[in-house]
Amino acid sequence: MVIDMNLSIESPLKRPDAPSIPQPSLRRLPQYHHYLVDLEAKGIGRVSCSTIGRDLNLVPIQVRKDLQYTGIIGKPKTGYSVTELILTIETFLGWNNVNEAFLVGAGNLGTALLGHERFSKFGLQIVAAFDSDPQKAGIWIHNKAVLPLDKLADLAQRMSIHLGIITAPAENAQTIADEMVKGGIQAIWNFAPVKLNVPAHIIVHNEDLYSSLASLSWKLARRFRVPIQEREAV
Amino acid sequence: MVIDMNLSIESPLKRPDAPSIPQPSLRRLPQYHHYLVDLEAKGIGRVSCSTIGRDLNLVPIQVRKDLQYTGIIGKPKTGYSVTELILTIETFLGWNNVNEAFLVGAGNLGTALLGHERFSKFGLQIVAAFDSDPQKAGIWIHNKAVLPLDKLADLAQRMSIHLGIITAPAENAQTIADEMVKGGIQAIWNFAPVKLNVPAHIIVHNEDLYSSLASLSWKLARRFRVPIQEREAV
DNA sequence: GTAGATTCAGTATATGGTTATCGATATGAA
DNA sequence: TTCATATCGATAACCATATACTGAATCTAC
Repeated sequence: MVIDMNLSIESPLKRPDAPSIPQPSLRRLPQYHHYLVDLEAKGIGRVSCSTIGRDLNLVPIQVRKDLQYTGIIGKPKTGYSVTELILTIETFLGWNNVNEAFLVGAGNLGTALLGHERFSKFGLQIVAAFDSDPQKAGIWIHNKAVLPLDKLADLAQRMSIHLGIITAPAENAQTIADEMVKGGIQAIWNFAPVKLNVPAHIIVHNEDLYSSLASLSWKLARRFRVPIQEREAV
Repeated sequence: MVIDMNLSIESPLKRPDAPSIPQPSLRRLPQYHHYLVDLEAKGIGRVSCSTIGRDLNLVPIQVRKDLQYTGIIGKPKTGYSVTELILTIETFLGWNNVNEAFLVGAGNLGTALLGHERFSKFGLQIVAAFDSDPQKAGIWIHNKAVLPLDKLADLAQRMSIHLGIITAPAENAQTIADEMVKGGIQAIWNFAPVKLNVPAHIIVHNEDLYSSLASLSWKLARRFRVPIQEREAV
């Protein structure tokens, strides 16, 4: 029943598994995590929502609400144990278990992701890259082999890979997604700016830079269009 | 008064200019745009919300609502003119006017963005890159010069650059943001996973891959943790 | 030319997420 | 030991967005 749940682009028709945590809260958790790791490094043992809120520019209530979703239990007056909280968030997000992934599209963006070692801290391990361009097959990028696309399905199946990352151009994205599904991949992190057509049980997460750019450029355009401070419905 | 409005991470304290369009709608517009350009290429002249909805997996009502924000006027029974709609969206998003931008952090991700020619179609023109590593200063990436960071503020001012892109590691992000502000940059597209501290009038847009990854890995973890179909509050 | 179907526009309702309130509990100081 | 204060946890109010509804406009077919 779980399907694409891209926060902003999702069709409301097919409501996915009512998540037990709001998407925005979910997306704030890594921010807390990052902050808490810093705290721990500084040797700080306990922290309260108010402190977190002050440092991260969030209202304490929201912080508390977000953390509650993870199941952490705090103590009045003292807050939460930093170490325990970090662990709770990691467990909640599944960062403790490694997710092995295949990446398809060894272009600029794909290369960037392949070289991003930090992902391993968050349970993401890209084990191989693929490309439909035969020219690219055989080369190595950041110590990962680039294989021809037609090997994907078979390999995914044999290696029990559950996660696929698409960093290919929009035109190829659907074909790639089909291959991934054929290989038994359960979740797709899609950087191509298209809506993928996949069976309902596949989790699709769209990472659309153009969405963000749209939002940003609208604000910027507006800034120069209307006098500061003015705001009225179009 | 407009400030960071990152859809999901924003502090609720400082409510930005009540946008005359909901963020989610704003983020869906590029999707429509992409679709419409395809249609136009196929020679299709008019399109209705129902058709768009069917093709993009959205309910027609939502499509209509989103398009209304752009100010487009449709005709009952026939829908909208494709060409006019494309133009309306582009104008609304400010994609007609070029936004010149500076990018800081010539690492993997920075290189990827520098090489992404498509941005120019959406009004984004990255004119130069910067890096705090002196080793990188002087090299060229995808036909763009990489300059030392300390040149940024002055250049931004003299060239009237309004947009800055941060693709540097989290540790350096704040310093870079400070430089950008000093140079008169109005909006920052921040790919570093930290909350930037900038004056209220600066537009900050956070593009946090870890947020997305969190969301994705939570769903995946959940998939294997709870039997399919089960869904209950934590 | 008229009837019927389709779609747009504007208004109303429902849902989900955020913010505020309240009581309970632990800590630290008197 | 007792009191004041900070903080948690739960519930409730509120707000933004998504969805539904109604009426008017336009096209097509007869």
